[in-house]
Amino acid sequence: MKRPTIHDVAAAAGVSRGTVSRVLNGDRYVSTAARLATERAIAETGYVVNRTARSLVTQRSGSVVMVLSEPHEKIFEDPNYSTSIRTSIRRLAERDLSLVMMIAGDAGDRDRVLRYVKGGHADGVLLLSTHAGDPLVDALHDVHIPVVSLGAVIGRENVIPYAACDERGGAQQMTRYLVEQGRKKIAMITGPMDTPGGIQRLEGFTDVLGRKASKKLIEHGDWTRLSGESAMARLLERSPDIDAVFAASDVMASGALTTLRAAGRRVPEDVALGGFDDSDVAMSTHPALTTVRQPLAEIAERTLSILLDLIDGAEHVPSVALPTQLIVRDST
Amino acid sequence: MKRPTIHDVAAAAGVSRGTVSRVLNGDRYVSTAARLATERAIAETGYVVNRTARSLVTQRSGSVVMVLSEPHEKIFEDPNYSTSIRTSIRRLAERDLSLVMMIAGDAGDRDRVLRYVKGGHADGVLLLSTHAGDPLVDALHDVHIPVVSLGAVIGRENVIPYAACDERGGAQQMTRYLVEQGRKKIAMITGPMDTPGGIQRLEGFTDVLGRKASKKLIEHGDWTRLSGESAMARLLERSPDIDAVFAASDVMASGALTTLRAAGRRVPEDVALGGFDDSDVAMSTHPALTTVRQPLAEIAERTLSILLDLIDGAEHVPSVALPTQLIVRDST
DNA sequence: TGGAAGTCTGTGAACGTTCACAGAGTGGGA
DNA sequence: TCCCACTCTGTGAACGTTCACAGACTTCCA
Repeated sequence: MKRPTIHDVAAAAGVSRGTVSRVLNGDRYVSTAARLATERAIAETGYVVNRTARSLVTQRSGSVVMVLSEPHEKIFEDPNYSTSIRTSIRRLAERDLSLVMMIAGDAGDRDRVLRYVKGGHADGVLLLSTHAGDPLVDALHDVHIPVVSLGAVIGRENVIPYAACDERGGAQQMTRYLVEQGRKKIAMITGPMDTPGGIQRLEGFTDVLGRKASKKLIEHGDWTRLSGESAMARLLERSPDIDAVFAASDVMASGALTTLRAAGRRVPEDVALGGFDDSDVAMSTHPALTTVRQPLAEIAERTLSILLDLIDGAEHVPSVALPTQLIVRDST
Repeated sequence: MKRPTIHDVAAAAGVSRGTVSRVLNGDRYVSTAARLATERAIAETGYVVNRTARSLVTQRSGSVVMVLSEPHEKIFEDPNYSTSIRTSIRRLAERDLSLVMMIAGDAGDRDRVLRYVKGGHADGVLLLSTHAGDPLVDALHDVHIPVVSLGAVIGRENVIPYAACDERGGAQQMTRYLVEQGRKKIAMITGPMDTPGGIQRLEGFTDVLGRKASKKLIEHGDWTRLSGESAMARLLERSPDIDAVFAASDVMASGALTTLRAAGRRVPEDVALGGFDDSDVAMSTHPALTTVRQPLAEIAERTLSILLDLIDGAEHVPSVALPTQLIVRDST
């Protein structure tokens, strides 16, 4: 009942262990006769290579670890997660690499990740929604293992390559659009200021508005619905004559919408409302949200391409920022 | 620059390889002196055990694979994914097991999963949103490895243990509630009929309505927003006097809401609308959705408990169905 | 015809652990 | 006092691969 090993295959094929190994790894210098016999023996015995044994000698683990940041578990909204994970699995599988998931929440978690990677159990690391100042980032970088991030790592843009959307440009698109619609008093609800989406979407906003962007019209949220609601309330209280709001995420926009409605403001007649992400909620609110779409699938693809290049030995792979698209619906 | 091995630690501690191994694995029969010296040497050298080498001899992989079903990628809505994955990582990490993600979409994918598991690279399998008739389920079961599913596997309820919410009971709660509210013509939008949520939520619906539940008032969706929209349109066309709709998911309910609004129906005045899941969208629609909450986190917890018990050698672990909770909001 | 270059094969060693075993030392009860 | 049981330690073998090397055989050109 034991699993067949390379020896069993060799015996069945009438060749040596070495030849079977060569066939397995597609090496040159194997006669067709030997190759055929081996392939047949593999099929007959139902042999499947033991990666563990292989890893032990090759010193490559055959897997990549994806590190999920915990504290801001809402940062990457769920659709992003799903897309990123699926894309990662796909791309890695093509190369016979497997994806191991880990969480980096408290110090214990970080320690576990570091031990894992230092133990040589990963050929590369994929960072997801890492927040500014996370000590794990530098620690991983010191291990000299390929590390890439899905979305920039604030403060480490030049050391950890990444793929992301053009956060700043996207925010500019939305802001410019609101201005063009004739809105005069445009407020913004930002994301947390230790995330790229938080910082750069605000930058895009102020880029367009210049000094007209008064600090009074900016409130910070934490990506959650609830934070959108309360940020909107603060804005209304301070400046009741707001006629447009740009929320840094659709989810926060949906929260803002609730507050606006409760305050008797009509959207879009009294107040225009813009979101970001083009996630599912953008379609489920009423009115449907005008928003900025980011090419999630492609971002994930590019992130993986970078990682694979690094694993293949590339020295420096440039980061990429993909263009966003303004999606106009009924809320503006 | 090489990673320290158990030999290096042994040398540094002045003990033998065997003793270090015993310390590492918490075996009995290690003198305190030896233990202390070893622990110190481990700290000094920065040693971390090589799981690959360990796996090779112990024949245990130290990892569990989570299999995501692809075709119905919308089945388990995203919040579920995120919660399940996080909970899984957590629970496994406590036992020093790692989580490997795989996709089971086409035959090639399934083959890869099977090869991986047959190769002895997983100590257990965690199935997510597997649909009825998936050949992988039986194939995995034949490998004689612990397999558990998050949510029942239709047709294999007695062979693959699972944790889920009480789908049927939850649907009964909602239906009964709509009846109590005085609604006379209650329609249902179901999920796909090869998923537990699709089948059992419909069962709960007909349980309560009995013969009053005419087939004319039942339409099938595929969990997506769009399918909710079109199912609602078909229902309205067939029975314009509907005064309540129970959608098997919040997302489909949100689609139904769009259609109702377009048709000039007021919610809840003309038509009451109920959802299922209590996901994020339930709060972002207007009016906010009355829905059935399922205890996602606990479902994930219980699923993992079952898996860990099986890995520990338990023969049969019973499946569990956790109670749901009716959440009344503004749509009814 | 000789030998260099190229093709193909088998074998020993290594990767870093755990496990089983054997042996040494200690203490206590008959 | 002797022996048995218990505690502790070190060592060889094994897990299933890949890699480097050595050797055999073929081909082709000078």
